[in-house]
Amino acid sequence: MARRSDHSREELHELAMRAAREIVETDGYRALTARNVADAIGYSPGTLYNLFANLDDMVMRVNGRTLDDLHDRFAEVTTTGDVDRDIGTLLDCYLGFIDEHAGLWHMLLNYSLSEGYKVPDWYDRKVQRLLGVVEAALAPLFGQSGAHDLANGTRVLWASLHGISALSEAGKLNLVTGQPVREMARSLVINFIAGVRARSAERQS
Amino acid sequence: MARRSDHSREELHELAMRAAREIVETDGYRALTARNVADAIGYSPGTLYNLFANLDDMVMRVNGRTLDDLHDRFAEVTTTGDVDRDIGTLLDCYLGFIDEHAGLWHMLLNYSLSEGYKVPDWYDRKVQRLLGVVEAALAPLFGQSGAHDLANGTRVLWASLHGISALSEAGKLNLVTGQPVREMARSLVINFIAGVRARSAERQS
DNA sequence: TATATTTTTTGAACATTGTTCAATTTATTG
DNA sequence: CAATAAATTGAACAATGTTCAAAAAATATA
Repeated sequence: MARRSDHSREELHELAMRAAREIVETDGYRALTARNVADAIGYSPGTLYNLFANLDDMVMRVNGRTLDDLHDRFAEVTTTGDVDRDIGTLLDCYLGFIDEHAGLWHMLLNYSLSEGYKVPDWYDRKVQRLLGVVEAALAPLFGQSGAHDLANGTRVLWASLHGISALSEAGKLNLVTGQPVREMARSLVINFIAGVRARSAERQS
Repeated sequence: MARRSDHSREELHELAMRAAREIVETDGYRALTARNVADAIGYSPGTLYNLFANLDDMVMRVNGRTLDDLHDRFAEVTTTGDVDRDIGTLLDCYLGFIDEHAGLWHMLLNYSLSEGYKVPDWYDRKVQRLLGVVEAALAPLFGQSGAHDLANGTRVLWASLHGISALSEAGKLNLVTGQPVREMARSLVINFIAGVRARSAERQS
């Protein structure tokens, strides 16, 4: 019916975001419905459409915050310049994070947006920011190659990691060996890095 | 109202499968609804539930056939024992397939099943069969290591590839460099293999 | 052949979705 | 204090997956 002044627009937004994350973490992203969030914050479904363009938007806001959180964790690690060491630390960070926030990460990887939805710029920027950290750690590896090779290599590694963590969660592809994700991720990273190094050395001689 | 004998159960099943694939290829897997398929084959929605347990089941049947199709393509390549060559051929095969059947592959990677759904054994077996081909091509690389290393390595590479093709389609993670999927996939495979080889040689000396 | 039984097929129904919007109520402004 | 602006609602809509009693046709049985 009516207008309330329990919360400002920002407060409401924050309230909804928190409720959404809570729902995703405890019941998975399928439970993230307009009515569920509305109930959780004590408002009506219609109110949510004052805060978000639509559910896709809401999901992307939540995903954006997830990216920020991971970036915060990344920001805590101090790099040494030793690629293997630094990437190892980042990897632990990454794996720890997706373990701790399985639901949120699962949504980030698997939620599929509606047909027409275009990924907004601010989201892209968050991804870039995250990739920047990985890029910095990988930089020594691509020392003499161009910045282009570094950027490409980083993205290949990043996407591959996502493949491993995505498939492991879904169980859609039976990986059978029962090898835990951590092992697979490590194997990927170690071998990929070794490969880049070896091919670089080969080209040198 | 009534019983018809236009088609046998098998024919109907096949009809529905074909219609489903058609829909997915032309309009994407969001368009794969019970009513859409029913309309396409000239039956009512309820009839579909005589052929499939539910929509998840139907999706998995379609995905299973997609796996079979890819396997058929894989079966056409003749392996030479040269890992780089063989894997290169398989990769071309893979990339060509997912390019040609983007919609079906997209569904296989991204459709997310309902909460309670358990991936059936016959589906797992299809995945195993596919992985077997890749494993055979990778085998020389892991010559002296155990079969376990081979199996693990294969699955790491497979999952990573999925990451690349999944992320590229979604556009959810801006890969920015504009590097096409083919290049990224090649880069992954080449470097991963080089890495395994290098680390193996290192261990030798 | 006539009757009974089994098997298909339907389409209306239900619960849930996302989303919209006129109406209403409160806050703010003049 | 009146007028305007803003926000909140909840009923409504269309579309979803899914179920199931009824109906009809095929098949089996007498």
